Amino acid sequence: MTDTLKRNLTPQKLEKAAYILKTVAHPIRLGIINLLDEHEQLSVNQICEYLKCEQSLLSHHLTNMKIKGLLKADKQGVQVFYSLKEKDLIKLLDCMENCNCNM
Amino acid sequence: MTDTLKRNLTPQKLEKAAYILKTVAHPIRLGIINLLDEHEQLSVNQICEYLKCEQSLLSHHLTNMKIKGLLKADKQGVQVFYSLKEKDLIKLLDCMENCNCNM
DNA sequence: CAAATATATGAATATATTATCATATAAACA
DNA sequence: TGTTTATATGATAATATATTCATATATTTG
Repeated sequence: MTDTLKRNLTPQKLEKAAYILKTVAHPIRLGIINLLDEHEQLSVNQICEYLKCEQSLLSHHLTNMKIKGLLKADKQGVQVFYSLKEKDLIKLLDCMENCNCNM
Repeated sequence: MTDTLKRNLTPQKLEKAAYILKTVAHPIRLGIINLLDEHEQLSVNQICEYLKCEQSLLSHHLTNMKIKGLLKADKQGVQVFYSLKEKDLIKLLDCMENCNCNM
């Protein structure tokens, strides 16, 4: 036995982790994830109001997060209800909430 | 009693979390954190070799991470040894390693 | 002191991300 | 059908981040 590495992070894994972090590293997106952890599903308008975010900007974020597989969208009439597809993201939120970084 | 929220993420907390995530959401930076979790301290050159990263680029990243309080630097002669100042970041790495996001 | 080595810095560039605005689409309803 | 409401889209502009390159600085050593 030689190496006793704590984890095995290959360059590909680092890339992937960075990619995930990057798509989440924005206050609006964290806000969306947080809300959808607490609410199961919400319409665009509801999220708008909670986050006090302009409709079009929010829509861009939602669309992007959907494309990347983070969120699900369910159209009901005029409304579109979004929900969390990638539940693992909640762990990240918890991790960040408990993070006492002095930065 | 009214709300039973899972966490209390104020706009400020979301901002801060996003800020931290952003400064870490890069393969080189994740690589640095991972290495410095496993090694206590490493010189710029050593990190360079491990990560196969060009000296100047690495230096920029290290400097930036130092400024933001993530890393410590200890100059010994010509060499500068970097180490992890913000140990909480390790939790984030672990979180990411266990994250099975299908993105 | 000159040369070699390790690291940092700054400017320029390249690239990516975010925000804004105007407009499109589609459903609901009077 | 015309109007209202909810959401999406695309182009542009604004801003931030990453990379490269040339060079500076500081330390060590012959």
